[in-house]
Amino acid sequence: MEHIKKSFKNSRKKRFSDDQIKSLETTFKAEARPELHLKHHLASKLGLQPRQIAIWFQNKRARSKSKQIEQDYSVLKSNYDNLALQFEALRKENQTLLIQVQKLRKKVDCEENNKNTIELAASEIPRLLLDINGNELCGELNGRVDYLEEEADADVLYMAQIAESSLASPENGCSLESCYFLDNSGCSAQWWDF
DNA sequence: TTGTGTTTTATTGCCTCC
DNA sequence: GGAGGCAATAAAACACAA
Repeated sequence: MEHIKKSFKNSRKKRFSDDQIKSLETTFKAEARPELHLKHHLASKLGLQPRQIAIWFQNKRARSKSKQIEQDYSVLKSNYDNLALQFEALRKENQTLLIQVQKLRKKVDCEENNKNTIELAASEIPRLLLDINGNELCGELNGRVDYLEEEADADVLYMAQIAESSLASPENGCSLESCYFLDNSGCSAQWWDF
């Protein structure tokens, strides 16, 4: 610290005049790193020491650099904020579309289920009607029961496969809860209602 | 007027280049 | 090795609210 005190002991710091600053600023705009001869020229012109001119340009470059960093930061932040807004809007839109897809999928599956049930029941009716023997009717009914049990097993197997694939790749957009076979509340007609 | 924060001038030490 | 640039810092000068 002693050397610093010594440096300032005999020289009071004095701010440059407006004209000096103006001239320095003008030169800086044209040349941020002036040659030695230009520094000497400026020094004699402004009544300053060449060392003072050199220091002024050094400090000016430092100020200019930090100002530029602030501006760059401001631009980057603005860009980031805009992107964040866009991202949030797209995320919400994506969520809405996913919900729509799930509803439509549920509706389609329900209609297919109804169609299959109707076709199955329709194919059973002629044989049941033609069979007027009590025992054979029971045989037909037993066969029907066997068929429905097999179909139920197949459904369970299918559900397991879907659930497995859903868990393996949850990004496919069909969560376990949203899959139709676990939620038939939207399906008004069942095969046993037929 | 005074305390406090900001700006400006100046120094120091380190690094790179010739 | 000397010259010059840069980062970090000191300290004077200045601005301003209370």
